[in-house]
This record gives sequence, C-alpha cells and structure tokens, in this order.
Amino acid sequence: MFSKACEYGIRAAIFIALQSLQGRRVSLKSIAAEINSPEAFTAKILQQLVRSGLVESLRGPGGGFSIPGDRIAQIRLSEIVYAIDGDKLYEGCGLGLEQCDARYPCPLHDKFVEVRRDLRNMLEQTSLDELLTGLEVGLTYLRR
Amino acid sequence: MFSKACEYGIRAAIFIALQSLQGRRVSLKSIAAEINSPEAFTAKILQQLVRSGLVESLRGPGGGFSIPGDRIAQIRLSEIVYAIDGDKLYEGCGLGLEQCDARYPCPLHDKFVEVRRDLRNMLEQTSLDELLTGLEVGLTYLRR
DNA sequence: TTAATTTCGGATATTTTTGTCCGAAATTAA
DNA sequence: TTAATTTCGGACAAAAATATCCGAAATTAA
Ligand code: SF4
Ligand code: SF4
Repeated sequence: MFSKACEYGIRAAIFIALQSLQGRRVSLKSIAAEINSPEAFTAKILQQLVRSGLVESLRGPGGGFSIPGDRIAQIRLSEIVYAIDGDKLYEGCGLGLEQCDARYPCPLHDKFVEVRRDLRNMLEQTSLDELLTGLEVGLTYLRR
Repeated sequence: MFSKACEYGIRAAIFIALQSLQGRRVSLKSIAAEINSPEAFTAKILQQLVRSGLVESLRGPGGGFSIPGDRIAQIRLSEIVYAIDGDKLYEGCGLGLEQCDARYPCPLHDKFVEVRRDLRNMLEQTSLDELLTGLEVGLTYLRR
C-alpha cells in the first residue's frame, strides 16, 4: 500500500513522538535500531520529515530528533505520507486510465474513488498521538 | 495503487474481452497499440494471464488473444490482479508492522483493515463484463 | 515444402526504489 | 582549542520493477 520509505517514516515518527512525550531526544542510531530499519536510508527519510517541518533535529552530542509536544496531536499520518510519497496516493485511476473521459466513467469509477477517498480520510483523520495510545505496553510493536 | 504491470494487464483484459464479444481475436500488436503500453512488456503480462487460464492464446497467422464469451462475465478484477501481483494487496499492515501483536492493535488497525477490505471487495465484485458496459461509445477511453 | 505470421521464453537493458559510504558541518564538552 | 558526537548532503551501489531484443516454436496458407 505504501512505499518502504513511507513505512519507515511513519514508524520513525511514532517512535520519536513516543520518546518526545517523555522529554527524550532520539538519535538516528536508536531510531533505526528500534524500528528495525536500514540506518542510512532512514536518515534520508528523517531529513525529508525535518525539511517538511514535521520533525525537529539537533546536531552534536546529545542531539537527535524530536517532535514538540503540542505538535504530536496536530500531525496527521497524511502529512507524513505526503512529505515522503507526495500526492501519488491521490492522483490518477487504479486502471491507469488517467485520461479517460470523466463524463463517461467506467462502472468501477465510483467504487474506486470511494476506496481511495476512504484511505485518504483515514490518513487525514489519524493524528500521531492516536497511534501512541495503543502502544502503552511497550515498543515491541514497532519491530518486525 | 497497482503496479504498472497490473494496470496494463487490466486494460489489456478489457480490450480483449471487448473484441472477443464480437468474435475477434486480437494480436499483441493491436493490444499494445490500443491500450498504449510497451509491446514486449505487455507480452510478458499476457503470458501470465494465459498461464492463469484467464486468457486464451493461439499462435500463427490469424492467431492472438481471446476470452471465451462465457468467461467474460465470470472473470473478476481480483483474479487479474492476483495473477499479476499475487496477494501483495492483501497481506501485511500499512505501517509495515506486520508482526505487531494483533491482541493490542494500534488505533489505525480497524480503519486500515477496513480500507483494504473495501478495495478487495470492490475487485472481487467487479466482473470484466461490467467494465465493458461503460465503454460502448468506443475504445478511446482505454488510451492515455 | 516453404514462407509468413504470431505467441513463447530466455537473456539483456534501463529506470526507479531501496540502501550504503563517507566526508563536511554543527554542536557539545573536556 | 581539541576531540567527540551527531545530523547533513552528495556520490555511489544493489535490488526490484519496468522495458527491450531476439531467436525458437507453433500455426496457417500459398
Ligand atoms: S471512469 Fe474508470 S477508467 Fe476512468 S478514471 Fe474512473 S475508474 Fe478509472
Ligand atoms: S495493529 Fe496497527 S500496526 Fe498492527 S497490523 Fe494493525 S494497523 Fe498495523
């Protein structure tokens, strides 16, 4: 459904948020270890999130990544997906018939648009903090 | 949403079905031209559909691809997708957290499963002939 | 039988996605 | 100031998806 990059991005964001809640900044190293992702590749993705303003970073000893407390409830999954995958998710038609005449939609059109809209809605309505509430038991659930 | 291979496969199947209804067998060449897809790549995909028993092929002059009339109403989009992309569509979790403990689902779980189930239902409930009925005006809509 | 047509199958090439390496820049602390 | 730590950025590498090439096999018709 999503690209690997997107999966890593979401998982990383969840972990960062979880630690930020407890006032901890987390290093790339610990993130990659926690979410079980390739370190250097994860770094690239984190940079995208930083540039998009979804995550804050600080260099040097004691540095790392964090998300300000008030942002955790604001940030939606859709923002993370968009920062990484762009609007790939929202454009075009499942059949690859992007230029088909919208005035004569195929029978699949309504159903297809509906499924995609549902996915979009889900991502837009789900904030980062919502994902944390189910993880109170531990971080096990972020690993494969 | 789908792979390119899958898109070409669906479009090709639609065109073959449309022509088969009128008793015409269609060549790889005409398929690729009609659905605007790379010829050799399309050939590979058609072979997958043939091996899966969704499409019939005949070699030699006058040969080509076809779908028996009675099969056109039977074949579901899900079968085409499955023949090409396998069960990629149905497995795992959108976050890539496949081994997370299902007893402690994150808040996204229900929503995510629902979206995927809707997509699956849509594909399973849509037969090839349904897609044809919207195309009576012409084949223009199969091109980009 | 011969030639033409068309799918089949394997090898190869290109592009995109995923992943790695390494040095530079920033920050902190000794 | 120096050394250590950590993110940043660009170049590079590997893997997967997409796409091409070409000859073999099957079929048809002359
Ligand atoms: S009408 Fe059918 S083919 Fe056209 S965009 Fe909608 S789903 Fe795709
Ligand atoms: S509970 Fe959450 S993380 Fe686990 S499979 Fe479901 S959606 Fe994915």
